[in-house]
Amino acid sequence: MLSRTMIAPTPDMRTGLLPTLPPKADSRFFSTAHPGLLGTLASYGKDEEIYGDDEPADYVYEVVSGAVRTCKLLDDGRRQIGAFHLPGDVFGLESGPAHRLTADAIVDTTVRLVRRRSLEAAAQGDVRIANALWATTARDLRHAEDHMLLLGRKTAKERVAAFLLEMDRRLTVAGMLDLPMCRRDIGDYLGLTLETVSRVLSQLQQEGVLGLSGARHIVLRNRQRLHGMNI
Amino acid sequence: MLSRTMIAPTPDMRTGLLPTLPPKADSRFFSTAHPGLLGTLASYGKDEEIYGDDEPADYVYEVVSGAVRTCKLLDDGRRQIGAFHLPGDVFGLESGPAHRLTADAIVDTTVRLVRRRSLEAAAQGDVRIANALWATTARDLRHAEDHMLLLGRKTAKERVAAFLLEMDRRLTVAGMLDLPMCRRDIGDYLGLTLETVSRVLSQLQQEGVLGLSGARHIVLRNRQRLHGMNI
DNA sequence: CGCGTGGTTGACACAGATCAACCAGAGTGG
DNA sequence: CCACTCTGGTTGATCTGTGTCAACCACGCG
Repeated sequence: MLSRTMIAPTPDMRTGLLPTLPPKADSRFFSTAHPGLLGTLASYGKDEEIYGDDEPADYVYEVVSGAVRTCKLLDDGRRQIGAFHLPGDVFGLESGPAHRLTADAIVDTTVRLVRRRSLEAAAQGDVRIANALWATTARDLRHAEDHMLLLGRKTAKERVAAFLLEMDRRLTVAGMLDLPMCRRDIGDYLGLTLETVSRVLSQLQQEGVLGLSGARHIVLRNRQRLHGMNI
Repeated sequence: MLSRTMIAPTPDMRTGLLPTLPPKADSRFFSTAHPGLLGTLASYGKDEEIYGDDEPADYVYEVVSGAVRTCKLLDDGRRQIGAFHLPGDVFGLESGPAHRLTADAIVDTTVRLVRRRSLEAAAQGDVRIANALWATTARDLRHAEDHMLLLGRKTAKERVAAFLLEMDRRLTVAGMLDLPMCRRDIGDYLGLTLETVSRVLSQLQQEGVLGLSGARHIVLRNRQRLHGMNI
């Protein structure tokens, strides 16, 4: 797993393909707040696996640049993406011994990784760190709960609207939405086929809700209408 | 919320409508291991709300007898049940300030409740308790991740098979499966309609995989076939 | 320039939803 | 003890949203 390009941690490595967001509240225990836990940088190419399902969960990751998907796979190829991880996001933190999903890079990606043992050791002495670990898992759980509602009960249009609003919140810069993932990834995230995703996006463009300039370059023109679809 | 029947905690209150399972690993911090946190018993009638979405999450609950569903509701009535909670299960534990789902009793139910503040205070002094809190949230997350795959990518038959195996694991006594929930609840858990659930169960009965004696009384006759359907 | 990957669009199929009728068992009250 | 009712469950007929299959398009790259 660690046969990756290792890069010495330099402060300005954070600038990458995607804009760097301000660090999330629950990634504060990572790097910044605790210099002793600075971690190592590693880079992965497009579609490269970062860790696999059932592998020992010895490291915790933070996206520095690029984008990561975590997913479950059935042997006949069906896939469910649980979450997309963008710069600033922490992923791969487990309470148990092994990872429950596979993580791979969607585009060329740099991550900062920290031994989980170090974090847990730090948590022994500092309740705030223990709390941050818990809060990180709790945030993932909240996302999963929202996503279960989407997958179980929402229509294709509602799902795509929810996706657009989520990505808008997380990676819009200057009114622009630059998606790192392909239509298949979006479909596997939303429990749809890539064709349905494409059709709904075209329909939303027709309706003037968004503008497409190149498949991955989206401008939201009417967030209110999108919020209306999102229920 | 606490205008419920309060019962003094007596040791043998644990025996109820449903058989009591051995306590789960991550409910150990509850009651048994820490006598100071014994908690209060409360009872709720069928379909009574235990707590609502967005209410302050001041208490943590353990099912003593009965069964609880936690769900999200859209204003047009669509509902997604995130989990069923059976005797021995802990639910309602949040890391943030408010509950993210609504909890209500499926049948007449008794729960033991503990102030969350007490648990967090105990966690300050005892790392094992802090770990148990984290592990509880992590277990919920694992369940949600598995359920996202089910909701996003599995067929009706696969979903029902998964449901039967889950319930079999959690509440079969003497080869018998006594479901506390109605077909609509099962549908809202699996992202299906109650009619589809009913049809699939009938089909499985036809195929000899299970026996139905009364809609809620199920005997699994071929777990291997069910596991095959579950992928 | 040709090729390959990713995206769009169309025609059609089908799993599961919807609508509706009917059925079974548990209370309830005469 | 039997009608009556009510809730929950089953089954059938039909509809529809999304999947499937296939053709085509557009851009980027060697």
